Amino acid sequence: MADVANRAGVSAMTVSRALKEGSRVSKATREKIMAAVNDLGYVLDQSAGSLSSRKTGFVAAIVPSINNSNFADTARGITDELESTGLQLLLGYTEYTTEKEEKLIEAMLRRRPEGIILTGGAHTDRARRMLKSAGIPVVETWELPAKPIDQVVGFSNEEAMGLLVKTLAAKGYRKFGYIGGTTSRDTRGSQRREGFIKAIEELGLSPGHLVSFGVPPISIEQGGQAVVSMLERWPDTEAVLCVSDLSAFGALMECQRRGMRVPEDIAIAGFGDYEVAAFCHPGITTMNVDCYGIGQQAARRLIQVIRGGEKKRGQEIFLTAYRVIERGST
Amino acid sequence: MADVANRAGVSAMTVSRALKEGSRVSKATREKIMAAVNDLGYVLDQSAGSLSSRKTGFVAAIVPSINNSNFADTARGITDELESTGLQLLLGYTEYTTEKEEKLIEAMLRRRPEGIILTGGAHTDRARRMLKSAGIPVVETWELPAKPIDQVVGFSNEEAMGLLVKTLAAKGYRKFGYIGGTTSRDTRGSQRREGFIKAIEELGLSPGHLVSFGVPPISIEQGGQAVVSMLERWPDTEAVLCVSDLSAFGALMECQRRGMRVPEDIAIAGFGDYEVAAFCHPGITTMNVDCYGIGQQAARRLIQVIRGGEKKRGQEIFLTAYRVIERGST
DNA sequence: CTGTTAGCGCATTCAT
DNA sequence: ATGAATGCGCTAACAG
Repeated sequence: MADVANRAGVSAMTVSRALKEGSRVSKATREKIMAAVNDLGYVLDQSAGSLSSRKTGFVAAIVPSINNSNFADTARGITDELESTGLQLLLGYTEYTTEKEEKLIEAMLRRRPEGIILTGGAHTDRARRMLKSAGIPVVETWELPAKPIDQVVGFSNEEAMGLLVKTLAAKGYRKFGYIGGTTSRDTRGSQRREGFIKAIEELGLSPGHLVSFGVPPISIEQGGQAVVSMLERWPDTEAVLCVSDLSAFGALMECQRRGMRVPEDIAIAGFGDYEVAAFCHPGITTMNVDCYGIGQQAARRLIQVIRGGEKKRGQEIFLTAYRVIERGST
Repeated sequence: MADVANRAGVSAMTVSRALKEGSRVSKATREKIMAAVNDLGYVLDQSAGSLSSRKTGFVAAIVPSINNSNFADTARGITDELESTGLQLLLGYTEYTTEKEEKLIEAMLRRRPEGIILTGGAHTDRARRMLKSAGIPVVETWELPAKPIDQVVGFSNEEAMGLLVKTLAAKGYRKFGYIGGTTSRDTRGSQRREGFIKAIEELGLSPGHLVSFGVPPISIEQGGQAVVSMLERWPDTEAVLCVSDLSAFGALMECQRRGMRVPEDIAIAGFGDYEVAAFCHPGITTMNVDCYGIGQQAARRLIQVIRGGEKKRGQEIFLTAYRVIERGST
């Protein structure tokens, strides 16, 4: 920066100002400075700047998996919302474990983010402590944690899955099955499973058939394997609900491969409204979730606190929309 | 950090050393320090540290889209490879435009990454200049740029698509069609298209039918629309190759919906070996690309230069593997 | 093994 | 509108 200042014949301070929009520098000097910046190919060193200004311009976000279009959409929502503010996203993924999350949180806090967005409400105790002492706004997303840390942007996975069950029950299905992962690692998955069980109870139906399958992410292949287990143990199952559209798609393909008609022989529903669910044949009935909006809202809430200087705020909860999308598979 | 030093009864420097593994601090002092760190919930401020040490611990990576499992895999490969080194990934996506890439590069260079990974070889002039003056190792991935900036980890999309065409020709197909996006924005897409055209020529077949469709990412829905255009204009097409498995899947579903048999009435092939291609029915013949390995290798090459202090290196090119996966759709 | 001194490259604050 | 002094929180380099 000193080089630029020399070349432009001004002080470093003036260069600093010229490079920061919104500060008063005369047009002539600014032009001289910009020319020098261009000639030298100078790029501001933000790590130095943030040390001085005590604002890093970072926002951290942690998702379970980057290779999942639902969470990728959330990440997009965050980035897009941050873009206009000059905040930059530090993205990490936990592979669905709180241990990895804890490590990630620590690594990110070392970068002094001005806010942090988490997925879900399951965190290690140490992670909670670190977040608390970091003194930055925290947004938990994608579910409604029992003990929120700070703000929440999400929806009840339990209720959403319950709604899906009831929608299918209204169409006449009675014998339900559920395909999902093991419960401990994927809290959203287990909430959906709970929602399934409760809805069946409320409807006064005989208990649903549950097939737990592997650790998340439950993918297409596992969905196919799971539906096979389901049909072997409970051949009379009328409708299978899956923890996500990927497993639902796997189940659908496997059933068709075995010559079963969907939905006549067996109905299949998913969760998440992935693109594949809309265009496979038949289309998969699913629960649409506002993934992108979750990211947008989460970022927006952080920005309010960070840039707006908003001080007092309780543990606000922002509910995001979900809705059943009925397609040919049910 | 001063607080920690006080509490432990040592100097700040000793705390700094204790927090950095690989430095010699007596076991007793280290324990005292760790206790103080724990009590105070202290987390190292890496932005300050990196200013002093002139090492930020950042690596930047820029991909076209985060919501694409191929690039998500590459990002995973990078992160996983970086993990053990303590380097942290700054990830950005361009939405397939060099303008957005230029902005991203500038934003990332402000963070002083120690290396940068790009997708493809198409960059604006300013981006090239900025990268050059940044003085950090650059790895271009996913293709073989005509004018590499520095290192390259990728493969020839042209050759790969050519190989796919020849594989199908060997099975007896003669009248080929190609579905892809407009050429300017997605260089890998246009290289694949070129590879298609050249292979057809080399085989001495009549020119392939080309349907260009929209801007990337060409998705499932557009694949379905494109195959409709194809069949309307050239109903005699025997085999359709698609720029990616997503469009191939869309085409497959659309054909089936129209009562066509795949591959008997029309053969369909994709590119990228997405999970959906393996589990739909019939499975989609495709080109498997080592997405994860591209990320791994790219990161590995950066690490060699960054940590190994390796100085002189030319414009090395590291070729990654690809192979045809034949499935039921052809 | 530990402490001291200095400075990383900026922005804040106060001058002019 | 511009400049000068100061310090952000840490680590490199050297001393002990």
